[in-house]
Amino acid sequence: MAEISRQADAVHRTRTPLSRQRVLSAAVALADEGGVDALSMRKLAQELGVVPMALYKHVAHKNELLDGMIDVLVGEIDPPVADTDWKTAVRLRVLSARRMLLRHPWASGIIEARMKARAAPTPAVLAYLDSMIGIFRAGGFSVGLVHHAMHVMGSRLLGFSQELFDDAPGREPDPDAPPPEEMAARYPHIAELASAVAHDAGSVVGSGCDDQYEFEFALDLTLDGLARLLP
Amino acid sequence: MAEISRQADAVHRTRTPLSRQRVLSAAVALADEGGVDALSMRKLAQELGVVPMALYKHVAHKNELLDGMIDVLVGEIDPPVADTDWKTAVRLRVLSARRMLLRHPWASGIIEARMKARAAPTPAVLAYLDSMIGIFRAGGFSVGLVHHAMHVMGSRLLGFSQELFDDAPGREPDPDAPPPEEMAARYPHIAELASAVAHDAGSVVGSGCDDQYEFEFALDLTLDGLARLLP
DNA sequence: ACCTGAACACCGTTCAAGT
DNA sequence: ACCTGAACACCGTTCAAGT
Repeated sequence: MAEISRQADAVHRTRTPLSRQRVLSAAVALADEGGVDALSMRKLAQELGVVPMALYKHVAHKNELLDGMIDVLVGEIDPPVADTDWKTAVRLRVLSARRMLLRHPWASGIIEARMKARAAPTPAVLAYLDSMIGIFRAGGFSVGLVHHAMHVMGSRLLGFSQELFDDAPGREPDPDAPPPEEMAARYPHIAELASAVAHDAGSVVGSGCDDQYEFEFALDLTLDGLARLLP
Repeated sequence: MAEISRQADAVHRTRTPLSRQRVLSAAVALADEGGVDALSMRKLAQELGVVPMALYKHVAHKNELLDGMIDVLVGEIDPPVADTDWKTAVRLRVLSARRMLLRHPWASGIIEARMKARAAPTPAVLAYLDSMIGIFRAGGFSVGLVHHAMHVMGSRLLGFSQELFDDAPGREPDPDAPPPEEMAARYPHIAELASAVAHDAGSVVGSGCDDQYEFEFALDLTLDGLARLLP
């Protein structure tokens, strides 16, 4: 059913000419639908009712497509709120970035992949970082201190949650995983923590973690730590 | 030349029978050499002087290969130091994890990819986390507090530096990047920070960032923040 | 029963042929 | 000059044929 309407869309879109903006929007939509693995030049072209090579008129190669997508996403982050202290301004903006990231769960993957390829930040990311540095500077941070602050915040500035593992529910239990009692014997501290958190959560099924709460907890601990460095 | 000795290795290894351990070691070595992009089932088989399908006797599929590699890497992290306070113990272990990560720069990529695929942590990672939780518990953290602590530490527990972009030197300047003066006009706060850091670094060419210093700065700020939560 | 070559269904991108 | 189909060099994995 989704298949049929997508086909119709593709046929319809054949009329309107391709543009970089339309290519990027379609790429974001495609990744939103099926994850970043579902995003290939060939599938994107099909979605747009166009031959694969036609895309190369608007993006030089796939990496440039990914760059453009990142800029689209960073453009979705709210601008800084004026007339507040630095801590509130940073906090609100980071939480806005996090909402963007939750809307596009695949985004952190391509941003990190880009970073690991040692590519320079995209213009939109540079503008975002520049604005963030500006907030710290206006809040009284020296240049040296804001440098450390940017490193401390790291990818959390863009709303990354930097979990070590995803404990969200909905994971199908591994059929050949050891039984719970054996797990508890082998990893007693994890078991203690997991049972306490599960009990604590009450109605929440599966993982008892409130990811939003934990994110804000870590963010506030970090911001408070930075505030303590101010003269 | 490296090509020739690798070929000789491959021929020699044909004699000794394949084992899961040998497959994993060769995979780690291959990734160390050429990055994770250079690691394919086909190239790995060639390196081992074996037909690609022979690998599937020892790993069910590529994801299981990656899992095995992660366990090899986590096994390289030093065991916890006994007879110290929790903060020192955590600090030393995280710094050991970071040294492992610096030896294998591709490791964070596959660990994060695994996490994003919502796969359960590997046994070695579970054991590592269990041991870390144990250190916090012995240090007087309640179950609830250690839960928050694990979220706050996040992937930094494994030595991840969670930078937003890699400012290391050695990046070839983008030929169609805007000239420095235009960059400075467009991103004034980044320019101010960059010039101050570069001046500060003295002899260091390119990026003036001391990544190790910044990592420890962020780690200590986090640990101090956690210490302040203890009763 | 074990091993393995060919084949399948993809991928990003090049390039030459068609308009 | 523009557009595009076929082709190239890969990839992980299936499967049937060979020993």
